[in-house]
Amino acid sequence: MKRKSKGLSKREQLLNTALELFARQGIHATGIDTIAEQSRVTKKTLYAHFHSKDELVLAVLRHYDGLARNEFMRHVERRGKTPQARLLAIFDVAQRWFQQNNFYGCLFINTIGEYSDADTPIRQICKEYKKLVKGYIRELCEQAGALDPNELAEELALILEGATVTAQVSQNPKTAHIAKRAAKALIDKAIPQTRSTRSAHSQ
Amino acid sequence: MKRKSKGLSKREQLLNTALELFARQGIHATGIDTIAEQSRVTKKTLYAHFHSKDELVLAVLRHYDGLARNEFMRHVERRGKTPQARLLAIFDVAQRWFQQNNFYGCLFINTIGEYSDADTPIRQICKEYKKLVKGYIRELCEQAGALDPNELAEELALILEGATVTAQVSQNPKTAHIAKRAAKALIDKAIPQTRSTRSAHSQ
DNA sequence: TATTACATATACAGATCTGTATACTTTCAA
DNA sequence: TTGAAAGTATACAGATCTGTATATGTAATA
Repeated sequence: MKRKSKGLSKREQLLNTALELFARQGIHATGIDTIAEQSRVTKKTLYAHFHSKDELVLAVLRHYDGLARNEFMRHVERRGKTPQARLLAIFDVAQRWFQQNNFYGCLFINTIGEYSDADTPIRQICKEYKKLVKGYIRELCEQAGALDPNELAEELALILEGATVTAQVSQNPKTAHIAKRAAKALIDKAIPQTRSTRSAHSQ
Repeated sequence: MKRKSKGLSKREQLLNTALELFARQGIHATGIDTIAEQSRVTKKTLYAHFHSKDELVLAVLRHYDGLARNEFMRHVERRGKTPQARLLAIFDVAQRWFQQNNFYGCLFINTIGEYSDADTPIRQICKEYKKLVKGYIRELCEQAGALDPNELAEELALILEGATVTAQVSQNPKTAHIAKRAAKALIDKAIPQTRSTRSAHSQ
């Protein structure tokens, strides 16, 4: 056992601190010293775990990738019981996210804004994350019986993205509401209606 | 006359260079020295025009704000002749933007990712820009006869945002196509149909 | 108990960053 | 032609950044 108090290894402490700081301040604006101090760890230890800042950045992104996707899907699945309900629940989950006081937009989006080089692995992780989220949405669309699941998933993923960015800029969580409204319209249009949804689809 | 070759004042040269570098690399990653060198201007001259980096950043954002909004509206109005056509033309204009080789996403979004402080003037400029764009879209929605112009404008602005971010991440301009498709569905739903649009709105 | 792995404290090298200072040159208008 | 405005070239101050080095302390294991 090499755990200390709070049950967090040095490595996890560093990842959490770095995640918090990167998300709030951006990556270039966050120094290694600050991360080490705030993690109550020396720079030596930090560099023992991560050989460079770039490596730390990559580790943080991968760490957050798992964390975020997992939690996102978990909440969606708890909040909606049918696939179609889950597609809408996405935006309720988003709203709760936007309301958190440590919401600074999507880390991956913000990171890509700082790294425009097309072939940096940092970009690829961000790209991959978005792809996986869209894949999850597409699964839900398939299960919900959408005529063209991929098309609907593309649209919904795009709306989620727009809601996130708009919430970040406006600092107004009601953005999620707008997104949900738009999503509902598109879902109703894309899924052959049984009695499941109560939308104003005359006839 | 204090113009030099190419008809650009030192100030304009600096603003253009800084804009290009900020957009490509991000703000924190771009040094004053680089901006000065690339503008073929000494640091002394730079600081004679802008008293600090923050001031330069603000000037660049304001400069780009005018430039971008103006060009955006100009293209939309040239490409679409009726208000409703213009609402769709937004996404054609966006597509052309995404295809440019110096497209690095929305400068304002990227900038907000680097400045999370709620009350920094930098944030306010970004926020204001988005508000003005949405205002323009709302005007078009009103002219197009939308039942609830504000609601439709919120949705379309959100979709545009989502398309921009998604194009930035995926580096695939077809995102604009997805956005246009979603927008069309929402527009058709929000505007009482005359014979103007040829959508598959059975009866 | 001795070893090994991991951590600390602290200092430093070398680069880069923002911003200023000094001294010289060009431009143009009164 | 003279004088002010604006620009150049260059150096530097002081802070901060990434990354390394040295020497010491601690905790569990063999």
